[in-house]
Amino acid sequence: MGRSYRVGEVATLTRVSVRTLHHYDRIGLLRPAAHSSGGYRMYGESDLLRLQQILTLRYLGFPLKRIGELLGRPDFDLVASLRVQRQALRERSAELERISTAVGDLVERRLETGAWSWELVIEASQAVGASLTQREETMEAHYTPEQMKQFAAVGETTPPEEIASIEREWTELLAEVRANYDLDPASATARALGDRAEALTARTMRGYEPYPELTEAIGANYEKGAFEGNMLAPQAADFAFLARVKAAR
Amino acid sequence: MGRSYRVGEVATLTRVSVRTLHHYDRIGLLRPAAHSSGGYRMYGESDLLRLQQILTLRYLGFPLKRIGELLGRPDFDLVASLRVQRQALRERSAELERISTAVGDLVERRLETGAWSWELVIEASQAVGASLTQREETMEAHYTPEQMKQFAAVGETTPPEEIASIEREWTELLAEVRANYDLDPASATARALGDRAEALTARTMRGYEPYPELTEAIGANYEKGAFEGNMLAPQAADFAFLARVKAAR
DNA sequence: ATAAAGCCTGACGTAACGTCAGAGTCAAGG
DNA sequence: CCTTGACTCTGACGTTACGTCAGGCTTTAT
Repeated sequence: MGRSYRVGEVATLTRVSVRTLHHYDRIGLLRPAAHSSGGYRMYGESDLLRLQQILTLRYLGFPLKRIGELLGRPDFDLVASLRVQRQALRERSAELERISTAVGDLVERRLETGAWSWELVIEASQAVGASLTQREETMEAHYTPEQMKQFAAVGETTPPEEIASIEREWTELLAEVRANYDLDPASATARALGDRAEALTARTMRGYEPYPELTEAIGANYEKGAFEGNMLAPQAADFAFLARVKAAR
Repeated sequence: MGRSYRVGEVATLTRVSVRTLHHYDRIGLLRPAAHSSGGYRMYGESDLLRLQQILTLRYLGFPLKRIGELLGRPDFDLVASLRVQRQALRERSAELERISTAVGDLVERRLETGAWSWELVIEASQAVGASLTQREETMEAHYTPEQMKQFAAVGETTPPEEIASIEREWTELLAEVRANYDLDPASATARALGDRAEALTARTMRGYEPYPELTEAIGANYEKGAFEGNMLAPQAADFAFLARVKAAR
């Protein structure tokens, strides 16, 4: 029997306003587990978990209405949802990085040439605009029943130590790659790195194999800089190097 | 004399809705440079630049009213503002990364122990909530008149090739550091890496020296994973290694 | 010159809260 | 046990940043 919390406590703990919690209660998104005799809202621990889901999904751009529908679906799986969230947060982070470089390019060009590059201005606006309009569509795709089920299934087929081992090896490999960006792509050392990368990719994908659409989606995300695990994230330059190696046969 | 655009063009170019542009016109945030004889809004290129500012600042959480005030300030400097924006976007990206790992920790724990860790649930919620409530305050700090002036001054004192050189050296150094995480922190090799890192930090900070508050703020951001340039970003593990080296004297 | 496509201006609607106001509830200390 | 200060409740109304028609001009392409 876990402890219970009053609105104010929940509010300070999760840094949302009391009024927001009232609001979520009224629209039926998060009703407290119980009420005191005097009518106070008493939240339980599972309520906190649900609130976490709500807050993260809201942060990712879902309207509250959709969140309610999602959380109410019979096939909703908390663990799968958290996985999707982590994935989406990483994607969003990479997106911000892209916007940031777009803005950076804009200043740089201005400082170099003394004039504004209107193409870069537009590019920067587009980047920020895209991340606001795309987001709903992108997220909806993640939360289709099939995707959820698939994400839920992955963890069960791949043991955690295999995941950890894969992440460690990626980190090591990337460190070596980064120390050798200037290497001749046709050299034996470079080819060896390329081979290791390919083998690791295969191992990484193993758990997802039964689900072709997922494999594809994950491949795309890799190149965009979004990842499942907490590993050192590969960057565009790493892929560029590996691509050069592959091109050099 | 640059070309001019109609609402629809601006809208598709920057991926905002026509209605949004109408709205910005009505509240006086972005009035088109001219009107056609028939009353069509005709936007000029400088309008696009202003729109970029608006969109980025909005993305960063500023209310439109504050944006209007900001852009109207007599000491407003476009280049400085863009620098601040890039910085802020990076910070936001790093924040997302933190939230993502918080969510990741939560799932992981659940899979390991079979039960939910309420502390981690709260932590995850807090992370999300913080990034929504903090944002205004944090950004306001960036946009004080002094900070703006200082950011504007930086680029003028440090030549671009010095910046490029510094970024390249950081990238090289980090690659080596990453290849040696397991090295004895007291070893000569490790100490050499530590020395190089300190020297580079000093060079990095040179341009900011006249402004102590900026130096401090930048130092803090480094550890949080936010950066000025487009370089390979150091990660927590890198700092951990360098800290170990320093601790080993 | 005649559509098709695009643009205009209200008027009204919506989401997700924020802001009081007035009244009731709780838990600790005297 | 009772008081008191901190907390909570429920409307009612306000706010921000647009979205959604509706009815009617403007442009541009053919």
